[in-house]
Amino acid sequence: MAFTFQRQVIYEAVLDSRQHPTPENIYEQVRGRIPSISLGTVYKNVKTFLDTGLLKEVSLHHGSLRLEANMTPHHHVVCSGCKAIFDLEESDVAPVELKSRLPKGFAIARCSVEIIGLCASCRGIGASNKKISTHHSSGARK
Amino acid sequence: MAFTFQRQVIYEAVLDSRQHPTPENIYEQVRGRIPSISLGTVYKNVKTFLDTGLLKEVSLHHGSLRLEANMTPHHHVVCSGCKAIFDLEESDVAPVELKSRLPKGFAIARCSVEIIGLCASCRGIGASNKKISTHHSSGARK
DNA sequence: GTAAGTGCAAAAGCTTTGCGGTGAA
DNA sequence: TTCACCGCAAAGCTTTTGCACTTAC
Repeated sequence: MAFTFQRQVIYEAVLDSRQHPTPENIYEQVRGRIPSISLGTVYKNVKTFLDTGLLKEVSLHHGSLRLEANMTPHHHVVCSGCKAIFDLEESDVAPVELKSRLPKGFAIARCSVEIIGLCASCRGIGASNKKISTHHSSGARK
Repeated sequence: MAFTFQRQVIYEAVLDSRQHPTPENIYEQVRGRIPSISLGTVYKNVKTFLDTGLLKEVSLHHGSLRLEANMTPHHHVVCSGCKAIFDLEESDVAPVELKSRLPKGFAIARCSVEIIGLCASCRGIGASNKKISTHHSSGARK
C-alpha cells in the first residue's frame, strides 16, 4: 500500500478526531487541507485502512438495522464473519465492574457486553464445507 | 396505536426469528402470510415499534460507519441521544467473566463492553441550554 | 510502462416521505 | 367524518463501482 498524501491526511483526520468520525466527517475535515479531495476517495481509502487493519469500525452492525424482541437485559455473541448474533442471558456474564469514572454528567442506562469472534460455520468446522453460502441469513456487506 | 393485522404479523415475525432480523428479512417472511405487504409498511411499523419500545435495535451505530484509530483493546461509553462515543481504557473495566458456554465451536477474538446512557449535554445539564444543536458532531438519524 | 491511486459521476443499497385510498370508530 | 394505517412510488442518504487521467516506481 502506497502512503500517498491523501492517505496520510485522511488517516491523520481520524487520529485527530476524538469523536469516532464518519466518512462524511473525515471528508469535511480533509477538505480543509485538500480541497480537491472527493468523498469517493475517502471511502476507498477508509476501506483500504479497514482491510489492512490500520483502522477499525466501532460496530459490526452498521450495515442494516437489526432488531430484537427480547426486551430483557442480555448480552450478545457476534460472529465477525457472517454477523450472526447469539443472545446470552444477563446471568451468563458476571456483572461488569467499572474501575474508573465516566465522563462528567453521564447517566448510565444499561451496560451490554459483546463477545466477538468467529462462529463454527465461519471457521469452517462442523457444518460440511459444501454449505458455504446460506449458513446464516442476514447482515454482511461487500 | 392500533394493533392491525399487519402489525401483528410483523411483530410475530420478529419474535419467531432467532436471528435478529433486518427489515428486509421481516419483509420476506411476512410476505408469506400477507403477499400484498409493502416494504415501506414494514419500515413504518418497525419504526413505530421502536418508538413505543416494543422492539429494540441491536446497535445504536447502524446509521453510518464510525471509525476508530485506537487499536488497543478498549471499551465504549455511548450516548443514546447524540450517539457520541467516549473511550474507556481496557483497564477501566474489570475483565468480563463468562459464566456459561458459548455456541458450539465459537472462537472468541475479543470482548467489548458498551456502557449506554445519556451524556451531560443530552440530559440538558452542564453546557447551557442555548447550545442545543452542535454539542456533538456525528451520528443521529431522523 | 505498469500498477496503483485519484476524482468524478453513475449506480446500488437502505430508509424515509408524500399521497391517494381504505377501513374502523 | 375523521383518523390512523396501508400500498405505492418518489426521494434522500450512505456506500460502492466504473472509468479516464495522473502519479510514482
